[in-house]
Amino acid sequence: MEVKLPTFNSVFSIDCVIFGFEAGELKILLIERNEEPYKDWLALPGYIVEQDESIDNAAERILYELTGLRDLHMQQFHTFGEVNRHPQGRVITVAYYALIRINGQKELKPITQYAKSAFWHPVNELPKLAFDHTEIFQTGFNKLRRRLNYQPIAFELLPEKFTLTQLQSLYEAVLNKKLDKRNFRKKMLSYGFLKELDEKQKGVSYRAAKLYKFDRRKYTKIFQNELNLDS
Amino acid sequence: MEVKLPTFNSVFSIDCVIFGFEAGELKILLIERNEEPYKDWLALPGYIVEQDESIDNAAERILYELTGLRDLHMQQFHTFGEVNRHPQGRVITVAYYALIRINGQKELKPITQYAKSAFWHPVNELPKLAFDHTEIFQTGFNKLRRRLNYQPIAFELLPEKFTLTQLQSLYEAVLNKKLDKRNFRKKMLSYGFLKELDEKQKGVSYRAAKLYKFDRRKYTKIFQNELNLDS
DNA sequence: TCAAAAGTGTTACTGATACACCCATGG
DNA sequence: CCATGGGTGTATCAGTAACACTTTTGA
Repeated sequence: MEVKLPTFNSVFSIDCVIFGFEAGELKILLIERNEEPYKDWLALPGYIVEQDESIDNAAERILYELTGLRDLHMQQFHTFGEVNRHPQGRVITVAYYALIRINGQKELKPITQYAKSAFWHPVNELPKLAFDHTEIFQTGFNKLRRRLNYQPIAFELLPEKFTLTQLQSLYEAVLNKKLDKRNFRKKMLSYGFLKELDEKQKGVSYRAAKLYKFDRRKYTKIFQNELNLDS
Repeated sequence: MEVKLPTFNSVFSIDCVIFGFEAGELKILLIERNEEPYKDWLALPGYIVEQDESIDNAAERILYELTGLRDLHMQQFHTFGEVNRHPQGRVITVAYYALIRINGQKELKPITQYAKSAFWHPVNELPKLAFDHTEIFQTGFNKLRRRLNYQPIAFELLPEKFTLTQLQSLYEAVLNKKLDKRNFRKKMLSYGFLKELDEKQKGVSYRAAKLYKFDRRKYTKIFQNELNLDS
């Protein structure tokens, strides 16, 4: 049975590429669509921008409605405007990305009916996604990789207290290559924005590692100047 | 007399930040508007995207129609989506930028009636621009500065044959700081993508400098790997 | 006592910076 | 012959890369 779909003219939408890190793997947030077109497909969380909200606000609202997640710091990274990227009409989409600690407590739960579910999926072996979302994801992933070189974004993905090995394995997951342990530690510690805690890892069956915290105050003090060129 | 303006709903537009270099100064391309709102104001070349063209194509078309310039390699850099950025309705604009040799031969001449004129203006002492175009320009300028560090964009702005001093003064104009002559030359030549010509500068009243060409073939060979992370 | 990961220093290389004088040319 | 920019080398410093063994801990 063929479903007849409405058509429409110019519409803006937002799509979100949200990265998380869990069990040594980099993941992104996907939803299962509950609406035509691409009903039942997996997709990036995304929806249409309202008349009276800025795109930045729209991005936060849409992510919340589709996944229950709030108050992340999202940043736009690219706008996709091919003519036929949406089967029902002309939709230009602004893609945003953000990083977040994956936290077992926080339930992922769509507020609207547009998504059946929301869940984390490893960035490797991604399935086919709806629309041009695979391309959007790839572009976002490249941006993330680039930005890792000049911004301490890794700390958004880790728990508040973390070991240097966890930090390193996150870098390795994003950059997709092995790093030298001694050089990595030397370099990270030399920046001076890691605070060593009086605490150690617990519940591991080997020598427990020291825990560290990211000291955002020190970071902004050290890198004040470079922040201007950020956007 | 108050002019009554039509209102409209969602519209996409494109705005272009086009950089050129002339007489040791970095310049951008402005138009004088011939349409309400902001009639007679100076603005970035920009207009509305049609239903059936991709945003990349729209950018090329719009720039051509407003200035007569064609075939530049434009790249989007940011999308501006505040609710009230346009007085007549909701307009989200995708900003593009490009670099071009300023060439006395090539006349700047609007094809449509929307612009009265198009001309180069130094990036320093920019006047007030229509809409949020001052902000758009600033964001584009920051991007340019950033990109100069990892891409040979300077060569798009210079004549085909140029001296090392010209190249240096372009870098100085973009980065807005003085560079050391010896170090600059050493570094540029060490990359290996400058081809020394058998020719010298003419018509100067001091020792004539050697002319160089940018060797794009060598460049892409050397930096193949990094190009992937480009966008 | 074993398995598993934590933790630790030195050397070599590469790239960036700082710095000042003589040279060639046209007027 | 002078004013103007062209052209050149060296020493120091900072950051990166390569590389392997001992220590701690829980099971």
